[in-house]
Amino acid sequence: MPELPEVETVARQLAPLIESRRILRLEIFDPKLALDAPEAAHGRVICSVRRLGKQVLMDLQDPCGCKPPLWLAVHLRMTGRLIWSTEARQPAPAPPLRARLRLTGGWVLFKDVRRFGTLRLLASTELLEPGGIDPFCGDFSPRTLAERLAGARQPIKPWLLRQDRLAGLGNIYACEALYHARLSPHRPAGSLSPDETARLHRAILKVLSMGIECGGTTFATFENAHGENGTFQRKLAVYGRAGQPCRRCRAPIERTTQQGRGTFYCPNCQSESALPRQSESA
DNA sequence: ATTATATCCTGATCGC
DNA sequence: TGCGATCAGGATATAA
Repeated sequence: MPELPEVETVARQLAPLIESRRILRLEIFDPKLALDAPEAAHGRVICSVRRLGKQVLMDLQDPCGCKPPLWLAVHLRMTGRLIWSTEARQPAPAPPLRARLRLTGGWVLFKDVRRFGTLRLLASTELLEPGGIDPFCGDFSPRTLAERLAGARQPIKPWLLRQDRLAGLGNIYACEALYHARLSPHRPAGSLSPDETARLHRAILKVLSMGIECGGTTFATFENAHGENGTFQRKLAVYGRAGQPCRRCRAPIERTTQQGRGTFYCPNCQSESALPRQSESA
């Protein structure tokens, strides 16, 4: 399930592979993608590939410089993958292939089994982030985190999933961040002390950085631009480890449900009220 | 205003 | 062995 580190991994891999290549054709096979005019991308050059929030963003420039700006924004959602291929003969399009970008010297395949992903051509990137701070691109500090948390009565775990507050965390990294910050997922978001807010800020950057270093988490279906898996799943402290011993205190990890999403946590290390007793360790 | 729930979608897994 | 029910979750629309 691509979250910020998975999307960052894909963008970093794609960038050197496709930057400066020209788009010969953008083929849409799944009508659910509903692009108005995919041919607007034809002839343009991909001059940059980067991540914004959980989306992959490509800057498509007109080589003549006379056409207006155009961006290709891909959101992988649950099962989306962007795969680089140089196979001379591409197979006939069939699910899960939803779209294909034919470039000079290769193809970018958009595969997406569950078809939740989106692919859009945009004249501007302004509307991509609905107000959420990107932990690496935006003004993310203990102070700005505290400002956003203020007044929220929602439990902190579902709060972390809100992309209009913080862009990039999904279910896995939200659970992991709360574990490393030693905070109960049930705590009201607005109830965190300055020290707890600072711990959470630090933990968010830590788990996301670790995820990027590992090339993402492959829990179910994530694959990078080469069709390979990430390795962060080996370092998960709580996610998917219900019943297994906490790596810090050996208490069994618990699983509960918040807003229909699984939440994994250590009931001892992340107790509702207790002050943290042990030092943080990997 | 904030927060909760239903929805989208398909493959993997579960229980009988 | 097979088959229907359930689960998984990012984001949006809708409800409360």
